Amino acid sequence: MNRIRCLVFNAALGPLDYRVPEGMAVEPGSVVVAPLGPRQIIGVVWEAERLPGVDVPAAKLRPILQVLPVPPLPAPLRRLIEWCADYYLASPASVARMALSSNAALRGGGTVTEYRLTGHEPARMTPQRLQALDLLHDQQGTIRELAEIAGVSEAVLRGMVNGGVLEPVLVDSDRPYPQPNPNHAQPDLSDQQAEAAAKMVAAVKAHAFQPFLLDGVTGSGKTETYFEAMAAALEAGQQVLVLLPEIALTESFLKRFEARFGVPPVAWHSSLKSSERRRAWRQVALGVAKVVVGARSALFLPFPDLGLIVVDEAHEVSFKQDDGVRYNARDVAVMRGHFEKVPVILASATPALESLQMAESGRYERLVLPARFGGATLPDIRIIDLREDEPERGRWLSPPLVEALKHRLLSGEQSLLFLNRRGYAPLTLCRHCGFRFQCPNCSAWLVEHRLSRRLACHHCGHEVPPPPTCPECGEPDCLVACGPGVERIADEVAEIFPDARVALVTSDTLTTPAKAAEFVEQALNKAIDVIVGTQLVTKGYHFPDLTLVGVVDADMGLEGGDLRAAERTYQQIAQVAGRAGRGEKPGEVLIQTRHPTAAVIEALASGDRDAFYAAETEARRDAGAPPFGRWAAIIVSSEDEAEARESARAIGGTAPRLPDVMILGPAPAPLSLLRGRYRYRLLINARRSTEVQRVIREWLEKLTFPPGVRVAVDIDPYSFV
DNA sequence: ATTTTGGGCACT
DNA sequence: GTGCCCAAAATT
Repeated sequence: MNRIRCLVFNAALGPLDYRVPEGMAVEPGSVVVAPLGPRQIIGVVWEAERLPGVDVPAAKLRPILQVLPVPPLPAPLRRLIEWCADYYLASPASVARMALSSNAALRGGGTVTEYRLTGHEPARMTPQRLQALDLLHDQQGTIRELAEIAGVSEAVLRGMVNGGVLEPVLVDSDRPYPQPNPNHAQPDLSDQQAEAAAKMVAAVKAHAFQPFLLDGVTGSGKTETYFEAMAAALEAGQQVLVLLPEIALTESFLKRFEARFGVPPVAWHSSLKSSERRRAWRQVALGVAKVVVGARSALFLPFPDLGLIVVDEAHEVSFKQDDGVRYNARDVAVMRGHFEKVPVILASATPALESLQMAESGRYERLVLPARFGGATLPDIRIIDLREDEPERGRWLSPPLVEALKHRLLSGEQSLLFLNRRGYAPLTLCRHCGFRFQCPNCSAWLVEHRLSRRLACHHCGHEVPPPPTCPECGEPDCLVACGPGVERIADEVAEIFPDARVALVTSDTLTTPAKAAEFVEQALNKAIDVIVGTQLVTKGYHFPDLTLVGVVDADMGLEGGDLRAAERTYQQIAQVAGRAGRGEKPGEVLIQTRHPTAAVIEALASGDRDAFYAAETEARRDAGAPPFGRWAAIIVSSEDEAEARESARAIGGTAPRLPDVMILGPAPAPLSLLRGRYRYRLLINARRSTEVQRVIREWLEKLTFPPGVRVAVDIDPYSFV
């Protein structure tokens, strides 16, 4: 009987069985179109014995309609999908969907029609057309994409196509990428780099699962070192996946890659246009795209012949996905390496404690790069106690930091001020009645953005222009900004040093690769004296004349009682400190804090990384936190507050009583209102050996919830805030 | 998620 | 009987 089981891409449905018509060839991994009621649905053929299904009589089976012209998902990827579904308590279909994230790619090759400006003026000018002409310079994309960029309707653009203002361009979605050449440029490695590279190269040649922790300070040349392992995979004709946090996926990384391998890598990230996405997906699936550099979603691309996985900046918290399937790309990358039987390199200057622990227990091989490459020395780190060196009222830069900035301006060197907070001020209130601006959809203050003249919620995107009068008491001109954001720090620098050239670097100002490139060029040409930025500036930039880094508020990350707060603060500050003194001149780092005796701050000041990790390890052990114990969260949400609360209580009421498993809550989740949904949370803490997933699965499957209530499980949660 | 089905009810 | 609304069931 030619019966097959399919994962169908519908959130509410389990695997379904179908019949294969005569003459149609399907195998596990085939991507098919199947009938579902009156509709058609995309699915993936799966090994029936690996998926629980309901026995349906053969007479009821309907035939598969079509096999889509893409290679079947490879077996190792199918095993990874099963593992993720099991580990993160998600449906296999929802995980599989991440592997087919480009729907258009499934329909086979062919062309996409994109449009670009011809340079002709429209016969009749309208405000919308003017706006489109203004914003679409050097842009090319589908009508839908261009409408998004220009902020006009698709109808406006269609009118411009008819008027000859926009012209169609046919883009072939199957044109192959140029092949990287492993011998394009010979690397110049130090002995330590060469030694580490040799071990990774040997592992690539062995084509066996082997995790590495490539541990080296910023500037020690980790990238050049793992490039050698990549070259080895390319020599063998295999593919390579490099995962980077989205913010580190910069032009500068692509340039370094191109300098070593002759051509740019294939990039995979959320803002790819549909034609680019389609081309990348298909070329990966066909084995033609050799090196993919991507954000976490690249992890599920259908490589047929993977030889190596690299996770750079592997400690980054942004590898943890916090909606949909809540997976940790760093951990899933290791599992993919396991199923693909290839080495996995986790590279970081400040590894996550979990990764260090794996290295210490011998499950990962640790490779250490101690020295700064090219003779540059580590910066000198000084702590400024804000309780002694207090900034002036309404200011955030302390006298010693201002003094240090002044020296750099006089000597023509550059400075970087780091504050991980976008906008002008995190809170706006009325000085007359005390009213505070809050998001209507989230339990969060609205952040003032002075550049865009908006009050914005950073969680849901809600925005309003600042009103002239207080919405509560009606008093005019009574609104005051509380606390600093980077915009405010930039203003402060401009007030103190009116002649300084200040650059503001946040995701609000570097909105396009072109703007990022312009910033880098200006900084390198010394057209900038002071850079004020969020964590966007902590990654990947290399400015030889940058000799001062000021951390405006080292305590910010420590508030909130997050499990990883200390570790994250350490990583962030160590990372930004690494921006100082990367050239000939030594660097200096000034850290402003009100808690100079906190373990993190002392470790940063003394440069004693091991002492910090040792203290943090003990704290985690005491808290039963990873890697010694396990945490999981159950998040119940609904647009109806009472319904969310009652459902959470119902879950709490049936909590299993088990030794070594502690269940906390339910309690309102830290963001108790998020995007219009009320949230309650239960926390589960268990010993390392406990099968938390099985406990939670058996616990929740007995319960049913009203429609509109969503129950999400977060295994190994990152966000405790 | 989306579509179909079926029961209850008012109205003809 | 018919139309309409809503909840429940089915989708292979």
